[in-house]
Amino acid sequence: MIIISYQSGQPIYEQIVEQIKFHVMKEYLKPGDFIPSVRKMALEIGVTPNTVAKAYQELERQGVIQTIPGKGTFIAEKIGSHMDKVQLEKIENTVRSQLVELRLLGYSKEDTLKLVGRLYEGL
Amino acid sequence: MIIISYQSGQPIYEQIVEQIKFHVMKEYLKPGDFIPSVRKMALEIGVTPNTVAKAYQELERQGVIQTIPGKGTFIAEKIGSHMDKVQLEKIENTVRSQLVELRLLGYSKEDTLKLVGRLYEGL
Amino acid sequence: MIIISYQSGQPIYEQIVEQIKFHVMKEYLKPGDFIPSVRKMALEIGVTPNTVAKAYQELERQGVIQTIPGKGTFIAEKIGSHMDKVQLEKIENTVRSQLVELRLLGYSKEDTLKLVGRLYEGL
Amino acid sequence: MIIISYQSGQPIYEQIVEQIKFHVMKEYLKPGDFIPSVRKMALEIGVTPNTVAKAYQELERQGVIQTIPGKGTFIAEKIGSHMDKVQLEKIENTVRSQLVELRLLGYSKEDTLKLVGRLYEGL
DNA sequence: GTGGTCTAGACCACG
DNA sequence: GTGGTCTAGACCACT
Repeated sequence: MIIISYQSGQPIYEQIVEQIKFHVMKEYLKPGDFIPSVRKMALEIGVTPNTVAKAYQELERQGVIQTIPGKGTFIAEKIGSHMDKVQLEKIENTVRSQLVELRLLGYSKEDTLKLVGRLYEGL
Repeated sequence: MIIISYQSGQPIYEQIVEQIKFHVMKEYLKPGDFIPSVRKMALEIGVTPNTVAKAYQELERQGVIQTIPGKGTFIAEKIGSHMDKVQLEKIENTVRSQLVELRLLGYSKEDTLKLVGRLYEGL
Repeated sequence: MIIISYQSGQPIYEQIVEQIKFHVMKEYLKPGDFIPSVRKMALEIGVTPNTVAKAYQELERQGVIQTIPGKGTFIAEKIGSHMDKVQLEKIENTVRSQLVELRLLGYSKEDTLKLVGRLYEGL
Repeated sequence: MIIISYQSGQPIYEQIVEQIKFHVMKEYLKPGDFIPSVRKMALEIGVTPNTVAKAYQELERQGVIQTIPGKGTFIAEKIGSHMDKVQLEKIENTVRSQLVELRLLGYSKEDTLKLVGRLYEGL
């Protein structure tokens, strides 16, 4: 179930990518599960197939899904096993910049860790 | 000292904003300190004055700097005292999506908190 | 319908902002209504797209409009619900300085209220 | 007694003009009273004489003060007697734009008149 | 000297 | 098609 927000300013294809990954993380989607075709998904969430295709492309690039031409698209078997160094750096940079914001807002290290812990619990 | 990366894809004006805020957080820049004029900064980092002006405007909108037309621009006295609810939500959303990535990579809550703690220390 | 005056000395982008807000107040523009694209508006009123973009950015910052990159720009659903304290102070200061002018011109409190009432009716 | 704010963004010379007119309105300064020379005033409030000169020039243009070369500058005898039509229009335009803002913030006519009345009392 | 505004034209990401 | 970003260069108001 994908829900698109047109207010967030976040690109639609990114929202799709994030939410599929979220479902995988929550194990609502498990390795081997099929996901809807580009056209079906596009109809469901009311966007153009182009946008969904771009999202699927990105997910495949990240190794989250696999497509077998003529059969369909499904969740990949091995996820997160390769521990991409580049990807980790990117995550760290993003988080770091948010930590700067929090510290400017007056958050101590403890405040910050408590916040992150709370967010992690809420996943 | 501002360093621009043309490879990151991040808008130049955003990089300026982030780095100035970083300097303020580290107290390399303290309230009342003047920062280089739009033209000077533009020359230093090799972009057009317009781009620097856009960064300064954003910083002023966020209350980080103040500008006196005809005189110059300096770090504001009170920063982060208002604790904007909308801003905090934005930070939380950004961090949350990174936590999803980390969990997909196999990070437990403890791993995550350790990572964030390490990043906070490194600021 | 936006009309630009090049004699008033008021920045063009501010005139656009003011007039859009006026249309919204008069309900000529209602929540959800799309407004012309940056390029179209620029052509209509004979300025560069940059100037219109600056106006739209300011309107979005104020929460009057919302923009979906690649789709267009429309009037936001909830306007003025947050009642910004800083904004109200700014309005009060501007009005106060005009009241000084009026009192110097000989306006009593009653004269002034009558004038303001007349202006409010004329909106 | 003139107090300059470097935070308001309002031009310094305008602040001087406004405050002198305020003092005249409050009758702290009465027709015939001398005001400090450009140089003296500049020293008192810590700005360049150029800025004060510009303010005095504007005040003289508006008929609020008069300068007799070699003698000094003083408050004019007849103020506000001419009721400049152009000036009144300018005031009305400024107030009108603030009324738009207030109405967008949800102010009814009564709310607005109460606010203006309160501001008038506070003069 | 300073910042603020505007023009003219370009490239890119998104849908 | 849309908006977002950037460059190059100009003019103006303020100090």
